[in-house]
Amino acid sequence: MVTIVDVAKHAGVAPSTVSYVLTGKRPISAQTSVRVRESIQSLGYHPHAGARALASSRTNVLALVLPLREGVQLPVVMRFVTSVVSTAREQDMDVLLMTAAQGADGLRRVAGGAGADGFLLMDVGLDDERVQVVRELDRPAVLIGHPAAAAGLTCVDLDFEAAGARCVEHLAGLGHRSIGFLGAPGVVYARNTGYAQRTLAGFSTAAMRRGVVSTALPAEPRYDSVHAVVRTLLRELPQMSALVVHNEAVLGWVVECLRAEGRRVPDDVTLMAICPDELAERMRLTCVRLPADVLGRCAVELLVAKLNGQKTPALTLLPPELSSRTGRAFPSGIPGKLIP
Amino acid sequence: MVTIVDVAKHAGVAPSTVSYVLTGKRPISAQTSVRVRESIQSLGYHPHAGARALASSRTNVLALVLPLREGVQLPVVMRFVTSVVSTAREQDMDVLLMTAAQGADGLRRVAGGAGADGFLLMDVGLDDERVQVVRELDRPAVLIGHPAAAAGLTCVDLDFEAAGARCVEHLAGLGHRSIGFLGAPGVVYARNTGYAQRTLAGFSTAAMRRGVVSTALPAEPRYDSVHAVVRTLLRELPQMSALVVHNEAVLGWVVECLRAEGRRVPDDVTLMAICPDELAERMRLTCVRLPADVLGRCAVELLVAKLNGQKTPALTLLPPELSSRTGRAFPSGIPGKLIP
DNA sequence: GTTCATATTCGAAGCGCTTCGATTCCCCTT
DNA sequence: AAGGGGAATCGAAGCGCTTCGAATATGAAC
Repeated sequence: MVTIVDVAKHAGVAPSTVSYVLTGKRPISAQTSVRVRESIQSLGYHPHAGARALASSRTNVLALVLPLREGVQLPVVMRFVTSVVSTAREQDMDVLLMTAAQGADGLRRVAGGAGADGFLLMDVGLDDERVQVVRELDRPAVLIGHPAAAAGLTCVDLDFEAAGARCVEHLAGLGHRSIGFLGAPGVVYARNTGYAQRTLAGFSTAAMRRGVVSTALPAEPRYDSVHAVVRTLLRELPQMSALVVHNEAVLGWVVECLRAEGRRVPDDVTLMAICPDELAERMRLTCVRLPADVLGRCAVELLVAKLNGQKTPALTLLPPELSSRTGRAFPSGIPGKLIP
Repeated sequence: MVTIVDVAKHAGVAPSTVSYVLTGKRPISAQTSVRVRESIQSLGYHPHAGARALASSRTNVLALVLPLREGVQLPVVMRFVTSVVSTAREQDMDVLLMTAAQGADGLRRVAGGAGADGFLLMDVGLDDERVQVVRELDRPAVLIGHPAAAAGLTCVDLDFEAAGARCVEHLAGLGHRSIGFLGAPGVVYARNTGYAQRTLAGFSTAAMRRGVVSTALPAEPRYDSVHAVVRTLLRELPQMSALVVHNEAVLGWVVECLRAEGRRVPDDVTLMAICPDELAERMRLTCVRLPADVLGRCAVELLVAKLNGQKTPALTLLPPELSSRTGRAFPSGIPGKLIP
């Protein structure tokens, strides 16, 4: 193995000088710097991560804790993960993968054993148990999603409440007076999942404010469930002229179910979704974007800022963006491949 | 931070004794062992990963390299990943996440910098560039999927050729004489992806051997593409009584497209798939299982064996398993949530 | 009581890197 | 010409752990 001492000898300098060239923590003359870099190149030197961590108490690793449980939207998770990995590399960090199943002990082990400098917790619920653990850990953490009380934490999330409201504003602006809402599976609401409840709250409040008639129902990821929900919506809202879908998995079925009930999209019912833009693009649907990649980048950057001792806001909410599309929706389509 | 010296003092022993209790590399008397463990507990000691790596030149980390590109089956990847993480933890290892995008330099950096003890490369193609890199790296690696020449490597894969053949055997056994094959998107075949080509080869060879008429076509993940492929298949094979689908993303559409062409499933056409069992279960379809979790476990165990200096077979092929289901298929259904 | 194997445990030397006073060198000022 | 002030570099200590030869304790054997 090539060590920093080998490089130092090869370049005719002290090991500490090589270290300073690499870290930039002290000024090194341009010529020395060049010479050292050449030695590094020609010897194929790579600093030993463990030794570095030991000496500097910085691992340059961030731990990403994924929730791999029922109801997670795989395409969203994957976009998020790739975004996290590539942003982390830009900051010269690596990513340690953990699952929520590893639990509090896992977090304590990694934090205590200097396995990572900080944590990224995905899909945090309203009353998430992990929040308590994070608070007592001495490592910085960034949460994606946010609990009811975000004080003292650092959370990033799409402003789902605004997203729900945005849908109503958009549709009301087009003249719709009776709007349905087809939401996530029941279990997601029962689990006290922040994003689902907030979206619904934003939707309902905005509907009330605009004097729009509305009804909201959860839908399971089965064709018959979706069909039943659509039928119920049409019964409750006979004048329903628009439908907001906040459930990626069943988006493709909704068009068919509406059609099966004699409503054409968009002629009879205007459909819009809260989902990743690629999915909406494929379905040719207007949507409020679910910006997983922006969230990932944002989360890593906040974590790095915290690692550098900067103060970060307790809650960063990304404003919802509307992505407009006109024309005829596809008859169906849940893409299984969202990663380009 | 609690160090091994603190634990040693608390337990009234030498630091080395604590180390031996933890690693089991030398015999320690039962009573001493108990006393040390109690001290570890009460002090909340976690060994410093970097220090350990430095002293022992073992990181207890495995690097998982994921291909996050077009055409990957997200649910399969996710099941694989969770399986890898949990199996790794059983072996007291952590998982470093890398993407194929980090390329050869990324591998060299992590290997050279002692960031991981070994590598797990997922979705290896027939003529994968990464194979060369792995060969010149001094760290052990396990490949999921296998290149044309596996000599000198350690590969794990489902026996896709046997899987393709198995479908034909099953259907021919039921009396079918004319069988269609609806495959992955064209780009997957063009990319020289091993599993797709092998499945097709196994299918075709078996069809020939059994004297079954067959036609195979790729399908893009769009409804209209699937519809077109189904129409073409029915034109080429007017007597087609069975269809094998090796394309998770469009499985849900196939039933509808067949119906749109006047064929009922399973009355007129027997449908079967090569896909994860959960998906087939949801669709109520017979399938040859895609055992992502078994692959993940197997890959980690092989890697650990290599790390311990054991010899491993160049190629481990999992035999395909048939999962039989009878009855009526669902009219549609691409589940967005495969993680239970 | 002494000796010798056996079973445990100790102690010190590093692993490769960062860090921080100390040192050198050079140029500018008085 | 002597002194002072920076800029660049050096040298050594130490991060927390493993490892290996050495030391100690415990019994058994004589």
